[in-house]
Amino acid sequence: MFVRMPGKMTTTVESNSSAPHSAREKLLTAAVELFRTNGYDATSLDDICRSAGVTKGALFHHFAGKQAIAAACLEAWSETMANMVATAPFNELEDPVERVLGWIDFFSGALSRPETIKSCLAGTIVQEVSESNPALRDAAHGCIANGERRFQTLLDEACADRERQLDTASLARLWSASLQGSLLLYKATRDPAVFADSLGHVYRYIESLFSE
Amino acid sequence: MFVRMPGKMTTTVESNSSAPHSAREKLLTAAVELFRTNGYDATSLDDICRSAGVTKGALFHHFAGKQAIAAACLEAWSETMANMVATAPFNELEDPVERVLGWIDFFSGALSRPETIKSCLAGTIVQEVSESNPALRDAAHGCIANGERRFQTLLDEACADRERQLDTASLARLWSASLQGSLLLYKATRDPAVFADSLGHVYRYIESLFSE
DNA sequence: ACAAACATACCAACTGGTCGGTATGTTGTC
DNA sequence: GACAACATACCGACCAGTTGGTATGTTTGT
Repeated sequence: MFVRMPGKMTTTVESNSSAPHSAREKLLTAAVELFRTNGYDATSLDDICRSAGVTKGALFHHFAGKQAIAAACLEAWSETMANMVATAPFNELEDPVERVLGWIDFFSGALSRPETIKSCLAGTIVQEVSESNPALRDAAHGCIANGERRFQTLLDEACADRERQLDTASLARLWSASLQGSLLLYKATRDPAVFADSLGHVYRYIESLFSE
Repeated sequence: MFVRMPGKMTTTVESNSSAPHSAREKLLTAAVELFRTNGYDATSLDDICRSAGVTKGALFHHFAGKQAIAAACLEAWSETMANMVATAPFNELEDPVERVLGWIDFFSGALSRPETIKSCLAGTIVQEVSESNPALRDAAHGCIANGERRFQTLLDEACADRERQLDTASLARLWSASLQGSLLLYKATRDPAVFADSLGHVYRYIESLFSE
């Protein structure tokens, strides 16, 4: 009895709408926060279930295992980030260079607010599983690459507008590295000033590349 | 069969070198490498003992527990790094600004070599234990702060020479963040080019602050 | 129209293995 | 024979994953 059904299984992407507060949603929300704050290894499935207010049975009904729920979290995280920058005010700016600088300000400002959880799910996970779990590593890498691509698009538009030829790919990497590095430094120092410090220099550097 | 430490040893905390191949040294060496590559949680004490070729009894004879051996690793790591930059060729440069740029080149070059393990013990550990283990977090923070201070000294000398007034503390933080961020990006991408990419921009930014 | 057959969503209890740590034994040296 | 420097064997806690079950739909043959 209770045959695990073959065939369809709805193939993941029912992400939007459907049940508002199903166990699945509650598990994802809880898992994202726990993974972000405590890391992958240090977060047990029991922790997630307790925080979500459901049981292990529910978790294993919706996800194949720990890796699977982490992968789902990463996908949700990527969407959350995409949505966040898509609706951010800097998009309204007309000048493409201002939009680039506005992007940096947006993140710098958000991370300086006390209530913001200062952790990137992808960065947190990838450091732990880089050697041990290629599937999760690639999923986290995808998240980061998505963010880089979005910023690079802004940079390309600014280059086109100012008729500059910049290596926008490596600049986007500088952005990613500085952001992830700032988050790591925050975890060491607990000093929110790291964001304004480091990202401020990146701001002025990129600004200088478009001025002169 | 096994040559025991000659005579002295005695006074417990003899962190420095030269001791042939005592179990303590072997444990530290093995632990540093395992923690760097696999992280804190994912490295078990059995892993360390197996890699060092000793037993758990030896480990608990020399260290009070996992946190203690990790703390000892961090102290050893800080010394290793200090020694590494102290003996690096860029110190011979006469121009203080060249020495600053030489520091960046030194790290960028070292990390671009294939045989280098692309991981900072302090950065790896601090991300995992930031919320759960304040003692280890502070120890790792100390490592990072030491590196920052050393770089800031170089920056201060360059400022004095060129009669510039720069916020060298925040510049040192930019360096730390970019380095740690690059290491994290490498763990995601496995692309050694991240170092030349990101650190190259930091190089040119700092260079520009001293030129003009 | 209706019930058998099946599918979905969840739950509580358990299992097998791992891990940090301990208790105790053995060996070489002063 | 006291002590440092190990080794061996083991324990309790925890954790990912399993098992077997309940309750509520949803489809389908007649």
